[in-house]
Amino acid sequence: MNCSPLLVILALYLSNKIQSVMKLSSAFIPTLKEVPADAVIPSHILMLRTGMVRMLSAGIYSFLPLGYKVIKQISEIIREEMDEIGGQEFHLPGLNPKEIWESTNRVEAFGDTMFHIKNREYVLAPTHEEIMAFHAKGALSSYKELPQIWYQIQTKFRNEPRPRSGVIRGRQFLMKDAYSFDSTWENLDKSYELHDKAYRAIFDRCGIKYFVVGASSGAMGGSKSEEFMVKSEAGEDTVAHCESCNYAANVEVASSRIEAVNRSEESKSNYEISTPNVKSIDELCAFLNIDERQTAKSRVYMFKDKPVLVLMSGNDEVNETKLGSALGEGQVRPCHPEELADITGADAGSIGPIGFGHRIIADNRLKDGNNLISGANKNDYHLGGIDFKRDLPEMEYFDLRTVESGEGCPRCDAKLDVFRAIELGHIFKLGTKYSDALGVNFLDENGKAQPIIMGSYGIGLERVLACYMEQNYDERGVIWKKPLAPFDVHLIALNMKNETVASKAAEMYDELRKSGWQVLFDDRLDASAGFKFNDADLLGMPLQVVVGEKNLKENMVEIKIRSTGEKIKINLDELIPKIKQLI
RNA sequence: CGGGGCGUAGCGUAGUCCGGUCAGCGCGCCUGCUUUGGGAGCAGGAGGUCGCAGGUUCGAAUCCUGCCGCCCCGACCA
Repeated sequence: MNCSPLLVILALYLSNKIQSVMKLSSAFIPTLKEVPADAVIPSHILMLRTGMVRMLSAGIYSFLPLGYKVIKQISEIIREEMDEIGGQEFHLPGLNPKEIWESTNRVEAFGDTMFHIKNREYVLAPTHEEIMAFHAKGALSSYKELPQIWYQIQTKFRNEPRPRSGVIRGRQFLMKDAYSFDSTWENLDKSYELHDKAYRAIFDRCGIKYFVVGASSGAMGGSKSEEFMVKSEAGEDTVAHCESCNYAANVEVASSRIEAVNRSEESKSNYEISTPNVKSIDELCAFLNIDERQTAKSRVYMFKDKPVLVLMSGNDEVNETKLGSALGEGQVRPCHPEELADITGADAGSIGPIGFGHRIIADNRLKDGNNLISGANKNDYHLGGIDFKRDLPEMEYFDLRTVESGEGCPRCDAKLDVFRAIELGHIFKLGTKYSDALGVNFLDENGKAQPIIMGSYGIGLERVLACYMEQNYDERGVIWKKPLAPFDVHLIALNMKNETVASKAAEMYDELRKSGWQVLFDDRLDASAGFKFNDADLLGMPLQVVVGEKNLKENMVEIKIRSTGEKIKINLDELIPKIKQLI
């Protein structure tokens, strides 16, 4: 290039005016060297350190330019995949008349989770089923107009009692929510399948490793639903997952293959054992030198104001969700320690089934077990030789235990892994709950009015971002990959006070941009080389192009691949083709 | 809402038990000179109602009371 320095300066000046956001000398990307005290999980720490977000209040975050850039990219991917399945984008109000929420009884259902406006009868929308149904009412009047898929990407408001994990659980958050409207249940299945496909495409494109869990749809009110989950310590759900066959379930409902307790040929008769100060199953096993499978642990619960004894094998954990469904309608709670003595005559640690005097149920694992040891309902004593078949013939058995890592998958020969996970997206078949409540009807082929059958499909945008970051970082910072990377190339001019470096880097900046890449240019005058390197690693763009004095003398620059740390020294002329090859 | 922790300059913190040169340190920021391949050096400088409000005291970051805010665990969770 045959440019005079003056022209270069002019070009620099002009491009600075137009593209200032992409130059670190003028961009607002406030990186932090130190870890803010309030951040605990990697994604939160990195979002703060890279200047992507700042907290305004608990669970309320502002997106700064760099963070918002990624959010926009995630939105765009979602938009493309939603449009691909025939979705049509809306933009709905966050401020809603309370009345419409009362008509579906959800002001009460949401309770304190819903934000209420003080000086007008408005609420802040925590989701938009009602509003979408409101717009569908009367507007979708014929089966010929169905199906429809309507979606939006909008801020939702929920008064979370405890916001946590940075952006993962906030009081205000971005959500893509979609609603399908169908004339038949078969067509709802199709709309649901379309969303399932779209969701997989979205998360695949974002480069997130996820799995799918069948779930209950809770307060949303519906039938079939699936959750798209990401394994993470920061997750709020605990799930069991099988790598081999992809079985996945919330531990609240998950089951596993385990060995049942053995039934021996010979059943001993009951005998009392003195067990001073032996409380736990571990202590009992150590004291008697036996295996935990020979023991039956007792847990006493209150169900409809009556005690229920729950027997588990060894240290197996009672799963209170399973217990609840086994017992049926009604509140279940563990008994308070003070209640135990009244009910059983003994304290926790010495309670057992023989002589309990109230309802007793047991986990399937204990079915027909004999020669078992349990509490004697007398402090410091246990009872041996318990035969469930002989001594407790009326006892009912249920699946009551919580699965644990390493147990057999219920669907294949592999083993289950149990871990925490973040819910990224949720799809479910709503049915006619909202169309019934709001009177959203269409006329079928026979001219008969029918409620529209709805589906509801959500994705948490911040969670997509957080999950990506949880999965892609190292001790130096974020590791971005396309298509979420805010920039493709981080161009580093090591010494901007050196004229050659400054002008060459500026030329490269223009050339790279002309070639269609998003370039972040570190053109800071005073920052030292090390400072720039560290910032670049922290910000984590896929490729770093390092322009230094020494290499430039040989007409060379260095490319560093962020994910591997590999450095490639190449001739200036090969820069563009090399980057094309690497991205 | 229960349990625990915290609140001192933009960020990270010392000091609080034992009231009195304790308002200090590191990073960042500003000015100048030097420096530029892995978070530069020297010199000078700006910046704090010690979360807020009461109270005790001659005197409060420090002790007492109330409130607010933030984090973690739990409960809750669409």
